[in-house]
Amino acid sequence: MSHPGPDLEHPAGHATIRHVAELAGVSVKSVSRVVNGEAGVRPELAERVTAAIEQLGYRRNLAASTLRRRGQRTGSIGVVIQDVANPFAATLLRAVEEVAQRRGVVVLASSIDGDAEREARAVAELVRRRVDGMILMPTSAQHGSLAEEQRLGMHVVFVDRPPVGLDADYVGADNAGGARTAVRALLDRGHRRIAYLGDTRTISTAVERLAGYRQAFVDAGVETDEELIVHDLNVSRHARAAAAELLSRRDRPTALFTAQNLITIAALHVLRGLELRQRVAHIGFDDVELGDLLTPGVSVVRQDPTAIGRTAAELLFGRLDGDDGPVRRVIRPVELVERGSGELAPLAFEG
Amino acid sequence: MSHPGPDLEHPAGHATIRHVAELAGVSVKSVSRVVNGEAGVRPELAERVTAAIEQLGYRRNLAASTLRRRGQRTGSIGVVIQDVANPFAATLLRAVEEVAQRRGVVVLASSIDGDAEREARAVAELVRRRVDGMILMPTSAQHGSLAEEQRLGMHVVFVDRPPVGLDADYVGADNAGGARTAVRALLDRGHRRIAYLGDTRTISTAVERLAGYRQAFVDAGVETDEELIVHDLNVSRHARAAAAELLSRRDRPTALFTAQNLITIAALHVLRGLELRQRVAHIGFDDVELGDLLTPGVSVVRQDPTAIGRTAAELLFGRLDGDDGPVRRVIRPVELVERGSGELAPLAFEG
DNA sequence: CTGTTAGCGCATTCAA
DNA sequence: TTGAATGCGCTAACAG
Repeated sequence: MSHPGPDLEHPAGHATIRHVAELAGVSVKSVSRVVNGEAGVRPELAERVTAAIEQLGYRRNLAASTLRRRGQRTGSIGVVIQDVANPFAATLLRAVEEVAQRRGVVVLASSIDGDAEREARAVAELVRRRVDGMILMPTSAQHGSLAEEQRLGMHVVFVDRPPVGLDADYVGADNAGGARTAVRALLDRGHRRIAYLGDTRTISTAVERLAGYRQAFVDAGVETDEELIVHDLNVSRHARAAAAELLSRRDRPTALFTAQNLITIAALHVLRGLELRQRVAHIGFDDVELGDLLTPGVSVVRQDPTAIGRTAAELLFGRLDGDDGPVRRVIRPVELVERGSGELAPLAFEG
Repeated sequence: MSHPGPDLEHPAGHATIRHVAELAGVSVKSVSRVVNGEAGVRPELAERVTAAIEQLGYRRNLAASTLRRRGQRTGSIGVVIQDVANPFAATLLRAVEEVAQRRGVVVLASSIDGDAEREARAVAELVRRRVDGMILMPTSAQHGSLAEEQRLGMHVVFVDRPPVGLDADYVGADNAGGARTAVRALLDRGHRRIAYLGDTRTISTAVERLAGYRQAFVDAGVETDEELIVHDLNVSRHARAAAAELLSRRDRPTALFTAQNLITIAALHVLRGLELRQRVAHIGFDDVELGDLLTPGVSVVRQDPTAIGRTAAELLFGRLDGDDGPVRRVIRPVELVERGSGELAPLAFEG
């Protein structure tokens, strides 16, 4: 025993490889070999080591292992999302997790609630922890600061919202196309006063969905009424207030297009409160749970958060595996799901 | 320059403290002082260091830092939940995250989908990563294996389901009481054939909710009909099938008690499909989004996942801060929310 | 097959 | 105020 190491039978905290080595009467390297399943260890010795590991409750310290291994990955990725309590983000995260778990990679998730500072803090924290890569649903308007991290080997995949001022992979949905389809459907049924209720305009999805809304009007040769366009509904309370205001106007809209799931839910509450669900057409972006069971059913533009998350994760792990092809931009299709609320005919204000 | 260290101007990966020290022409210790905000550094020198840090894009490697710091925490906690895509778990996780973020602690989340093996793997992974503590929504029947971790200083708080074979903190809801209240309400309205649709019986919440169901019958002096009790509906498909089967019997139940959110949603679809939502009473455990907007509204026993998550996180951090008081068991109250479906009177089977 | 030495990136101890 | 040595727990490279 030439080790000057600890002599504790019962280490205060976790046992280390040295404790195991001493107890088994072997060198640390042999323990390391056994722990890592390296070949070339005499069975008898291996058994002694295993017994010692068992007895001490030894668990390899992954941080130390990673530190020493040359160019070793930490086996962790970061996922920065808006709010894990939002089903869209939660479902996406779940899909990422699924792919990660299959590779034995853990996921560090952070909700940032549309706060650019929290986003920056979250990213910095992930870098400090040397995650192998990150999946970002950004809130900030500029992502150039990530270029530095990229240059240092950090792999970043954007989801839901594309990178700005940065070359990075992106997986999102056809926001403009989906909005356009929804609004065209409303126009086709004769609606003209179609309100748009959307999220903060710094969010690209909101911008794209509004663009789709406008495009549908252009396509139909109908002018948009700017009075019917409301932005910045990033809080349910605001969405409710906006919907209530719109729907109590003398010339209220005959249809609503709500550009995000929480706004859709808020609008549903208001419509119900005013007993207008049967009278005002409504299409939302993002599916909502139980939307099919309401009367009328809630028509939505459905995107597939599971597919987005899975695709993003696979893209990220592909990069980690060495794929250094050109930056990819994956736009997933969306689908208009007609359940009733979007197929209501326009009704004059009888109020 | 007496350091034998690297001489790269542009390190391949991340810059280390040595790169910074060389560039600034100081010792590593001085860089360390600046990075950690320790006092006693000449401003001029500090500035040189800061400039070098900036220039190299240096980020302290937290793993290395933690490794060296004496008894230092990793600033991370693990959260093991059933499925982050389930709103109950997602909301709980969000609350934990909120508390953690305020303390600069990151969260490692793992969904385990009712798979005990995945749970064990997730826990082992968290231990390898030396998280400071963990919050567990367990799926396994026995948690004694965690005693070892506990002895080694790992702090564990259970949520939703209490520890078995282990002394550990726990935060959950009054499952039995909530179920009892719900079923009593149905009995009070004259229902006798009240079906129970529940999750796997290895899950304590399912057991407790069933116990509450039974207790309500005992309280009322009514016998339960075992034919109306269905278990193991841990997959939506199964829940739907079970509900469909129950509701197509000649002597179908006049009321349903669905003991979990996904089962409630499955039952709602079936009831709707059979046009029975107005005829068969229904109370679910766990609130469901938009449940208030259905016709009739979905009566539920509501628990507060945010409060559970927050409480669990605060409990955990309290332990990390040195609270070594006796093990705590926090049972949060639940609330019967009457929205219509639970207040329907019993109706004879009309054929 | 096994062990020794060195060092990952950093913080601590102690000396200058 | 600053820096050189030492070692956290582990593995790589190189002995024997």
